[in-house]
Amino acid sequence: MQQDKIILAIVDDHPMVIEGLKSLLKPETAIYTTVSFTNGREFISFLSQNEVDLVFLDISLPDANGIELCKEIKKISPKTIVLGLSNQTERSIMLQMLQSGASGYLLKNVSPDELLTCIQEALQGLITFSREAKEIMGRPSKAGLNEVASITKREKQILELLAQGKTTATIATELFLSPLTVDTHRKNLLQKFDVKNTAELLMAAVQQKLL
Amino acid sequence: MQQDKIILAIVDDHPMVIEGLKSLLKPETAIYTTVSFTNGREFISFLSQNEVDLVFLDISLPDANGIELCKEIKKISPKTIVLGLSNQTERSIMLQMLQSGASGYLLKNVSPDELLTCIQEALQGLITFSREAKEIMGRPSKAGLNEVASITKREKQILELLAQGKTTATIATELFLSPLTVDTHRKNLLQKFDVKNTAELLMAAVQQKLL
DNA sequence: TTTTTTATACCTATAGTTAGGTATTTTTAA
DNA sequence: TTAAAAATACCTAACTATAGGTATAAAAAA
Repeated sequence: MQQDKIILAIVDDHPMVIEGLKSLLKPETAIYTTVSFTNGREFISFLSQNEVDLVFLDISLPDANGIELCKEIKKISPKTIVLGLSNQTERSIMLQMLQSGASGYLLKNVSPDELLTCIQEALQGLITFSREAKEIMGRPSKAGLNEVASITKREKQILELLAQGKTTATIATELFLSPLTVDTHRKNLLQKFDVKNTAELLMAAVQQKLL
Repeated sequence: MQQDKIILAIVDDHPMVIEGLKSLLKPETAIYTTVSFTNGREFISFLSQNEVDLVFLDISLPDANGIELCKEIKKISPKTIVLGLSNQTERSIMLQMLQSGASGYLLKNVSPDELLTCIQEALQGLITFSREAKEIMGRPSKAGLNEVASITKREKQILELLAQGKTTATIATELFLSPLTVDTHRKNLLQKFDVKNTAELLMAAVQQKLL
């Protein structure tokens, strides 16, 4: 990295976001080189053969889940700094990004000055957030307190079927289980989310993007 | 408009989307003048004293609901063409925009070529969509068939309390109603959304952005 | 290999919801 | 002013969910 430019990557499926970011970074082209990708697969392929100092990673990509992609990036290239860049404002989503190895999170309403400040902080090894993301992270909430309820594979399955309005009997038939087994899974879900009924459970799950 | 440039406005709370759109339109500066705003209020103020041929209107703005803003824009300046520009992919949202006077809808993953084509079509008085938006609009679905279920004020109230996991008895107490009245409203909601239970109802309502 | 977690299944009792209507009053729209 | 819509309330019957547990087997993690 002596005297070389810093390599910034942008991974976002919106051409206008990519153009916008590049435009905002244009005054800094003496310092940064930007490369852009509209899907995760292309970026992973590039990263396998090139060094990237920092990547702006959208959460929702057509071919990948940003959180899983983040893990993959850190596996392939542990030194690459990952900053989440999204419109997603749920604290639980942001936390999942951080848990997956991201060094920060920016909302897409970040101002040009903030953007540059966040890049600098990240390159200095600091965790960094855009202002509004900081506010969200600093805000305790019920959903926050129950953030990212950890549910098992079977529980997820049950949850998805409940979201389709299916009853215990129907779910039991579809999954080849006893209705009593389904009831136990449901009870466990209510306990994990600390809610009293299926209505509340589903709304919490939507809130946490589990559905 | 003889020999004058066409005035395009961009209303979006993301600086990088504004920069991106401007950048994509840069090759066409001989034809278009772009002005941009990060909130609805500023744009409405501008529109009251200036003529705008076409506006790209985000759905979610900090100070306004894009659908309501669309109505206001068409009231102040009926000749101004409104194109929705959002990440919202629900058909019901798109329809609400059209019902509010918009002449089309673009998703933010629109390509540069498509963007220019959509502008031209809109200026010619045609309804226009970006390709993915066209696909969504053309796709019949259960939710689509039940699009924007029209519910009354009281039903909305009941729906919101159901989404908080409240039971008929609790809702009756809070709204000073008979539990039997609440049950009737619930039954009516199930019929309007054509669903069988509250779980399904809530998921449909979330889908249609009623919650 | 052992421990922990997940999955499965069961029990009694109680609470809550949905289905199928009908009927009257109040509010809103025409 | 009249008609239509919304809101309110009621009825019987059946269905579904939740609460409070206990217990064993299988799978996964340590």
